[in-house]
Amino acid sequence: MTENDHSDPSRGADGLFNRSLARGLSVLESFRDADRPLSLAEIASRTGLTRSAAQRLVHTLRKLGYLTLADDGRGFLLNLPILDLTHDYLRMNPVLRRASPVLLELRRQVQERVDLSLFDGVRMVYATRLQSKREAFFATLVGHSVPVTGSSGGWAALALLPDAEIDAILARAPLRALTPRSLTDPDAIRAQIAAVRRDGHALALEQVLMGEVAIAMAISDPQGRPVGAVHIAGSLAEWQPEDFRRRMAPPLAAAIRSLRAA
Amino acid sequence: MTENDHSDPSRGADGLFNRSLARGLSVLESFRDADRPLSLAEIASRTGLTRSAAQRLVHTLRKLGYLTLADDGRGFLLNLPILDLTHDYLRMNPVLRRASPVLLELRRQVQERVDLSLFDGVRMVYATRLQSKREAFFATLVGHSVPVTGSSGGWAALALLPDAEIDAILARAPLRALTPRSLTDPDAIRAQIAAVRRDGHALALEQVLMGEVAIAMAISDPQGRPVGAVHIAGSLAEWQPEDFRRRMAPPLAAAIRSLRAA
DNA sequence: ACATCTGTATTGCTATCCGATACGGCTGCA
DNA sequence: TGCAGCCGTATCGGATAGCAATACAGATGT
Repeated sequence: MTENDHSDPSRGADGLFNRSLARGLSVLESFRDADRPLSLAEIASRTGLTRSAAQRLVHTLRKLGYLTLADDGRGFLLNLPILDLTHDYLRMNPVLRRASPVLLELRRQVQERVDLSLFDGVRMVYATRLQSKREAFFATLVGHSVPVTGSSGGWAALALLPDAEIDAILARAPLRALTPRSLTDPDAIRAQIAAVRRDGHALALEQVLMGEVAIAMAISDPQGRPVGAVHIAGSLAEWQPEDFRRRMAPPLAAAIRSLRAA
Repeated sequence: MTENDHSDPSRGADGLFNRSLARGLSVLESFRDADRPLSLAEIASRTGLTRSAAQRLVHTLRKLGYLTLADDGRGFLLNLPILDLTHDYLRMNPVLRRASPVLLELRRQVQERVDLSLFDGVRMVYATRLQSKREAFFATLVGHSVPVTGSSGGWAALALLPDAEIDAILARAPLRALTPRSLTDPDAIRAQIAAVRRDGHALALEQVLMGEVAIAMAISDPQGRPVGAVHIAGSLAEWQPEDFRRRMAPPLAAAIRSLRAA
């Protein structure tokens, strides 16, 4: 019985894995998509933990500051120290570090909203956001994500991948439509990717937000794999799509070029 | 020996505390102020963990996506899932939720940079940031923090507290100067707080950044305790400080007023 | 070629985490 | 006005899961 038999699967499987830490983080993650403070019972149910485990983990996270009891004493909420991690992540992110001056200069040139998003496999996650009066509260927040399938940056990123990989992503991607015009049909998305390969950039109409036109180019790592995208977004009330493309594509391309040099 | 003696202090002291989780989070926190990827040895040294513990914790965090091996295979870096927590935190933050529409409207009115920061006890932590060409990369990031003692928002927040509490904060606050003009002398800071109480707002000159004038008012909870501040920042190249104050104070006050009503 | 870093892997011991169970307070339905 | 059900909180014996020492392979840079 001291042998490595099935009585200790976790040992053979992954003896380095720390279950308590994983469970604790799953508590933090359980706030995904929550729209109000979560009670212990809700946390337990969302994470699959027992109420006891949730209690102990929440207690610990509270002592460390990551969670707080909501104002009315019912339910818990993520708390400020999260933003310290945010800052450390953003600050050390190699893509952002390189891109930041380029982004500011691009913004100065085009006088429209310039964003950077990071590629995740199936999503584009915004790492820098300009506030915009046209958008809803959530959408203006750092960490907001949109499907690769329905954003200019996503198409630009996908275009760098081999077709087989694109197929795999399209197969498992959520294909959630953010607007009535968001593409969800794989063939339509493949057509956009073909357009990116032809034009060198992606142009998207009302994929993320009605009334918005966006142009994007991908950022890649030295191996040529996509790691993110730079977007410029404008209003259809002010721009004809092709005018927007003609005006924005050159400075965007210049920005991406100088990014590659850096 | 089964008694609750000193051999088990953690039981009597805090039997609910999960040490593994705390240690795991301390690994994430160890990236604070790091300026390059951290090796296992560095993480161990920063956290006070053994190399073994650091290894297991890093392994786990890596499996969960929170850490990643740096590009060159030397050292680890915080990774994208951090931004998911960021988004969940910002999205559910009651202060931000209430303030967001007000911020956008204020921004529309004043056409200058409008930020919101959250009060921490000793720091003001930026929860929304507008990119600004005048500022360095780090300073434009969400999660960036400045001392309460040297920012308009900090003075505005402190002004809501009883003097005894202010003294306590001044005693333990870092008093780090961000510019040559940043106040660090407790009495000078107390004078600014007095000015806030008189004027209803804080006006700061070059406290966070040279060439910048900022005006701020605090946001408080129903008990009247400060939870954050709304800032408007302008350039001294374009504004005389008193002109800035006269122009910005009324719309700022209106914004804060409508926040209290909400 | 050696000293010294990386990150990775194994193992016996036992401290630490586990989860069932119980409690007092508050809400809201009856 | 009471009871049912939720809230967050507290306790405790048992054994699982985390612990730290130790060893290893590869890269770096003397």
